[in-house]
Amino acid sequence: MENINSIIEERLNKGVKLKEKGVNLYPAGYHIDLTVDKIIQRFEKLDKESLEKETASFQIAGRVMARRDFGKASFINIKDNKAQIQVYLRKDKVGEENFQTFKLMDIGDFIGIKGSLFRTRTDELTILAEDLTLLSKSLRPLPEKWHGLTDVETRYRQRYVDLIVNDDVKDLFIIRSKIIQALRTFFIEKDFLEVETPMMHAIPGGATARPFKTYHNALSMDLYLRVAPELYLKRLVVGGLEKVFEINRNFRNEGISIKHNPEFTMLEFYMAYATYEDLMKLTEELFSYILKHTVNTSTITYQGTQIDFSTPWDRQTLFDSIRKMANPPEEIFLDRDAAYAFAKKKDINVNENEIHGKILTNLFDHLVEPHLTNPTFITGYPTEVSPLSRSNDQDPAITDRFELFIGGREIANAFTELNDPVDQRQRFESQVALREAGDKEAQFMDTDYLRALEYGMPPTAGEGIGIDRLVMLLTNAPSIRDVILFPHMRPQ
RNA sequence: GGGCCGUUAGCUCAGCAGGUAGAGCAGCGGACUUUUAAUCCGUUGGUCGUGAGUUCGAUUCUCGCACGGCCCA
Repeated sequence: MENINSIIEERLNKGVKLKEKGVNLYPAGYHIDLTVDKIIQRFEKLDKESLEKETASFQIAGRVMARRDFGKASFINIKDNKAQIQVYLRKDKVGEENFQTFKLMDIGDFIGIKGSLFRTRTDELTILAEDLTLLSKSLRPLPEKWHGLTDVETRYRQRYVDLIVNDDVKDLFIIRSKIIQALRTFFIEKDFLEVETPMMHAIPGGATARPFKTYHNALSMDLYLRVAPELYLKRLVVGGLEKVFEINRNFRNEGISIKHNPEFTMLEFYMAYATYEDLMKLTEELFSYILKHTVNTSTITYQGTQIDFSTPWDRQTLFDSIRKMANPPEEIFLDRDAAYAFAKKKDINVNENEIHGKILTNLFDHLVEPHLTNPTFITGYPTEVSPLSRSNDQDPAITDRFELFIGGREIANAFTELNDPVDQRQRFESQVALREAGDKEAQFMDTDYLRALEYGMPPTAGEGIGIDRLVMLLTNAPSIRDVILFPHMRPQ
């Protein structure tokens, strides 16, 4: 601590000296004629001679990233939003006053430069400064210039420093933004309406997950941060908004891991008159669209594994996928105790009083999911683990539902919505019974949602896509923390 | 929640079979008007994550705790 203070002290002293010279350390604004990337774009192709004819001077601004001082001259690298360029400062060109000011500046400071372009002996496109302005004094040293910042803890806690020095991090978040933009455009072009539904719920619903609890003082009531927007989006479908989507945060009060952050971004969309089978096609189309508008390829490599997005994607029922990977006795699909015994045999940890459907999905999670590398739709989820899905007409024990797996991870969950209010009430009742039996993830009875269904919801299909995991895939990020700007951390 | 690993200068890292620490970059002073990891000379900077134990003596060994990473639940 002593040392960082001495560095800050040194810089504060320079600030005092600058002020004595009449320099404002934090002036308001600066007129920029061109951004660095525009300069490079426009002048990169010009050689030494053509550049010499370009006498126009302009103003640029950015952060000083490096400096190489000579007695009466200096080279600095300036970085702005998108690019970096070298600036050559000569005492005889900028004048005595400016050069003194410059001498009191540090790496990390923001600077405005007025100058014109030339090429150095080594042919590097460089700005010859005529004038300079201190735009913001930096008091803390940046990480070292060639190893940069690698400590993951500091990178997550001080993302601003990470972004300053690690260009690949900035690039990743630019891709993230493009992915979300592409999703939005895709749905808007298909005539979906983007909506915002409550983040604070009196009754948390729409997913089997534990919620965060908060308290509203004026109303003297508990509120929960939403675990999913599902029940509100479907209320909108009841209201006649037949195609809606929302891209926003969900909050789940669960463990933190390489694939879980307490708050994460989810896309949910609902489409009246569609079925889950329609959504499989739509999902393939959606991914093609995103790939085309971001990474522009149909095959990606994620953590060393090739993933081929070529359509149509593989479709398997949950039961068939377990049959294929684990070759279990057939009774496990019919008999809860047989499934439990099989799970034990396979060393899979299941609660003693776990319901049949949950045991089967546990089996799937361990035996099948990690192997689903290329995009795969898994269908036929048991009704008892799908409290909001329409049950299948041929086999009411399963639902009209799929989950999408890519790279061994769940990416999307979709189903034909349960719009029968009588059936939905019974499903809620089963959930409440599970909750009373100790299942903290079981869902709550939501009578207003039932009331909405009682007014009539058209046949509808809906889907949720985990945006963070999608971004991980497309940016080859090993951890969800790499794709969230400010991931959750314990206080230091 | 469990297991393994890590935490040393602003950053990236050495080191210590136990005798209170080094390098490079950054910083500071000096030389230097086409460098780009500029160069050359000199130099400052550390409660070695934290608390306890063992010891004449702990950054080093032991245990607890905190934070982080990976794996498992």
